[in-house]
Amino acid sequence: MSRQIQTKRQLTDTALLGMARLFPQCQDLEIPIQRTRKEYEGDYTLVLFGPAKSARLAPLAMAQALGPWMAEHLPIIHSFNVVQGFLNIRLSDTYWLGCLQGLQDGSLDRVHLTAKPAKVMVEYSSPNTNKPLHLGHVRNNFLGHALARLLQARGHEVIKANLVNDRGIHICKSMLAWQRYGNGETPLTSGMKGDHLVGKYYVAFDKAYKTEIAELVAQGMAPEQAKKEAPIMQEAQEMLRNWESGQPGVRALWYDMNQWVYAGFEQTYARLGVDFDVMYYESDTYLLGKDLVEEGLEKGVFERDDHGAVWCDLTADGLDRKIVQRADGTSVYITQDLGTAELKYRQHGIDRSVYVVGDEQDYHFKVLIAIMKKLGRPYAHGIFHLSYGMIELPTGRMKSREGTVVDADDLMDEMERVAEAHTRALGKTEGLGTAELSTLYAQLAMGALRYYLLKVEPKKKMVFNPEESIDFQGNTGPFIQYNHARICSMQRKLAHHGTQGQVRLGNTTLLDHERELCRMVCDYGDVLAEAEAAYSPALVANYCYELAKAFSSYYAETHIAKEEDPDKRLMRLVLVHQIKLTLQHACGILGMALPEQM
RNA sequence: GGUCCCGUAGCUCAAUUGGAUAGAGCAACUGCCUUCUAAGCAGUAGGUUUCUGGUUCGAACCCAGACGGGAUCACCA
Repeated sequence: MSRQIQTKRQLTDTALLGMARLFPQCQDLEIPIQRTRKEYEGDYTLVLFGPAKSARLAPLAMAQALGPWMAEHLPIIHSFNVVQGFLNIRLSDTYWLGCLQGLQDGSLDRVHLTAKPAKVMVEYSSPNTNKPLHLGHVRNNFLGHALARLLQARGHEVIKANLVNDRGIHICKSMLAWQRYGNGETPLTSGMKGDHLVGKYYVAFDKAYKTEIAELVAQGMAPEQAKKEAPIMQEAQEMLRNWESGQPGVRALWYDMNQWVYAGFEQTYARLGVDFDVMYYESDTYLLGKDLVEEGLEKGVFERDDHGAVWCDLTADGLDRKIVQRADGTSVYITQDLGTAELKYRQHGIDRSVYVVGDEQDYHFKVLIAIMKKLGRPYAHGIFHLSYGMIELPTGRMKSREGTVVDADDLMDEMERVAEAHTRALGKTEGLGTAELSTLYAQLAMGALRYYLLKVEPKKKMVFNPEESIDFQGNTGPFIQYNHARICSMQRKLAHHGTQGQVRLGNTTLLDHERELCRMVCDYGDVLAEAEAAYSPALVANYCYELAKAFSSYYAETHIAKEEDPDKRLMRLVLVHQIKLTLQHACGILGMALPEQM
């Protein structure tokens, strides 16, 4: 249990005790406690409307009676004030100094671990190998990676997994277009990154396909029919059949082109700063799940229709009838996902399985979980779909086929250019070599991008306007990085007054800013717990900004290293050091590098 | 059409899960660098939380309806 939870409980327990003494008629066992709003004096606030109602008392009167009783019985309370039914409590400076001292000497933990450690798999990224990654994938990768780190920080054992969609009609489209128009070009001969080269042919396919449809329609064919009968589409489907039957030529081309893509992805992943413990390839898993179909039939959970197709009736769960096997005996998408879920469980004995997948698949995951429950899989309850909103352009959805996407590599290039221009204009990087500078530009660019995508609640869709490039000022990653760099700079200049190791804080008084900062640093562990419960790295991101902002304001108004009172100065240095460590921990979860100079 | 999600300042997002006077950033305007990094700080302006009802001490949040946007409902993945 964290110190703050302990303290909050101490406050509510004392309040309950006080109420039992003062108002025996009060039956309420719950007193909501929250952070005191900025406009009011205090650290924590007890909300007494509920208890007052059950005690048939005016909230104001109850707060006015309870305040003095608590202040008398709980020494950590410095003072209190009452507004309506709100009892605002300010804790003593001694209390806060004790927290700071505890964090500094290690007797208090910065974070508290989960009470229920589990083995959790987080699947994210899961790209198709027919095109390069775009901004939507970037959001997915950051979310999955940050969530994995968050769960680790909370004490869970985490396995990061990537299920690569390396087969299917879309891959064949790229392959076919390359055969037709590629003249044998390779990443080597073209100088193009492999994933971009393959993506180029995916776009080329779509263009040729549309032309063919238009021709057929001009000849009088209905558009729907033309879509099916366009020769290039028929050819792609033929290629897929050949792939499935293992035709060597198709398999060889498929293998080569996938390798090009993987080489490209590897670079992009490295730049994004994401990685995986386990790789799954759909070409290995797409046949899985058939035994589950058999099992379902035996258990009477599935039924076979007259044509031989197998269905699962989920209408009782508010869903539809879902096909799980085609009449020809082949698997559909859901079947292989059932098989993969089973495989994950068998291989790793996981307690929980998180899928970071866009909200367009909400229905799919409802079905998946419902079927697993019907099959009696205990791990079905541990499956969680971390659903996130699509990123849209001002013009609408991004479409790879039509080339209207914000390419991940291009975006990172652009952001690095802006980061470099910014940094040069400010000229604060004396002493850094060329290699260090390029690292710095990359860190700033990725910090801006990471924060930009992670600060938004996952389930919300977001609009990205390429015209207005991602900011480096205000509520941004670089703002957080900047404040960290300022602390580092201050500490560099004070190396001989180091705040490492044992210090004894004297009995000094705290400014409002300082109490606020102490509270924030001490609340950090609770923020992580909330973020885990909500599956939301956004809570961590917003916390980082709040903390950096509070520091920035404090820094502007207060002498820290220059303070002459030695007790105050030491306290401030310790406080600032703790802010730095907290930012480092939190940004570590977000995957944001914190340079020491910028 | 059925189901699900969303609607907060001009724009991008918050709001401790039903609490106090709905907050930040961007854009605009006013101050502040001879002092620990101005990628900053302080301030001004900007709101009928899409609308209408309801629930209660109290609603951006819960309920009902309307309007607007999106997703999904394939023997595609």
